[in-house]
Amino acid sequence: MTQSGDECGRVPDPVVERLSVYSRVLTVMLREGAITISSADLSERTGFSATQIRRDLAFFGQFGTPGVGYDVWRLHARLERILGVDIERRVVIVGAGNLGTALIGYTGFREHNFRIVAAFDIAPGRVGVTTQQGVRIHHVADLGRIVADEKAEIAVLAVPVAAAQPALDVVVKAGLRAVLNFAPTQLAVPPGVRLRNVDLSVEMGALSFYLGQDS
Amino acid sequence: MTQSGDECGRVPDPVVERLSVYSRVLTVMLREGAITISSADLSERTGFSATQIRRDLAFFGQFGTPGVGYDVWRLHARLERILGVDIERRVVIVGAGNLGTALIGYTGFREHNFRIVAAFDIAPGRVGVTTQQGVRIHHVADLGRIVADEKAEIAVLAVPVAAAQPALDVVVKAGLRAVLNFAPTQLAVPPGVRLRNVDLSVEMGALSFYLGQDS
DNA sequence: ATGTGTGAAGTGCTTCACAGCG
DNA sequence: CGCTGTGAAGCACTTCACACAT
Repeated sequence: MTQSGDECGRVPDPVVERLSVYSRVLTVMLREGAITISSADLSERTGFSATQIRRDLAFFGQFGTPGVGYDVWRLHARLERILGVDIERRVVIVGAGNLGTALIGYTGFREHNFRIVAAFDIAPGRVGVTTQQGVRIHHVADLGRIVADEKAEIAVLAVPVAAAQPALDVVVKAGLRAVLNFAPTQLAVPPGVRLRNVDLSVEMGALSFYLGQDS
Repeated sequence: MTQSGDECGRVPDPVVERLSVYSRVLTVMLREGAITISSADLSERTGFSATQIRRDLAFFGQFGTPGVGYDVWRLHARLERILGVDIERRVVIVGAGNLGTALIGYTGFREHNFRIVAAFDIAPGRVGVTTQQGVRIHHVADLGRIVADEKAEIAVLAVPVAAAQPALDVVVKAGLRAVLNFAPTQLAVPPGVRLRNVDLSVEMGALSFYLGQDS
């Protein structure tokens, strides 16, 4: 059942991830002054096959011109709309240790229209601090109230393994439906909550594995 | 063609990633004093199906006992061997900014037998510094020599987007065959070099997308 | 009885091949 | 002619179902 223009059936995870890449490449091309781009050009810039790119875009209707390609500005705008990054997304960081503070300082968030509105920790030495970037570190006990006040939508978990599940429970109870977890551990989420994991230990393990393969 | 016990045909990427998770769970179970574990138990602890777990392990021969399960110690040792994390892997960090220093301070590396032997940057204020953890920050110009001296095997790229491809070229020229890239950009690698990407911008984009879906 | 290992079936993403439009 | 959009085929990973080992 094709809707007004935003959603068309269930979109495979790999497709969503590639859309993000397309969007990023188009941002660069816009700056370069490109007017149109073919799937073959996009293929060269992303490493994904031209067929795959056309197929991915076809999930959301057809906006290419046969014989010409895609209008860069229009396609970019459309992708940002689909990904929901045309509006500012408000993010909270849970855990203000090594990684948490690095994330707060990461300029890439702003560039992609994500705004860190607050951070949380439980260590007395960290709570109450305001970072260089102007992000206030609150106690996790205040998370529910602040998430509501700040209208945050996404939580990033940068806490130790042992604190990850409790932290997730807190952000879910606060009503957040999208969570990015950096703790290398399996977490249980209630249905309706989207959890994505960035697992450094898995990444390193995989690289280590391949070292032993082709040698 | 089953070899002496390490490799059996091409192993799918998803399998390798799950092996890492199994290994981590088994480490915990060892500490808890568990002797044997069934695929059903592992399933509960990892969220992967019992069938999938058995199938994954079957890639490397059979080491379960019908009616009993797997010997925790033996399976753990076997997985660490397969992943190549039974021996210490030496790692260099390229880029000692926000993220790079957070990675240097990340204790999880040591726990999984990865040792950060050096870091690299080009900013005069950073080069020459030795971090709290005892990691020396060198100039990228010295990367080739130090990688050889330190017998490093894995590079982690924590540099800005614009510096990522040059940085990759440098580490490849230095002979490194496994690279973990944090810069949100597509990189070109010569064949034989394993590149894995941790792309925060893709992760956030995907979460943002799902926010717009189920609401 | 209980739990592994695996052929066979199923599922879902990717690639091919080409009709059709500009 | 060039490039999109897509049915059909291909491929790869996952799940089913069950023989077999203890």
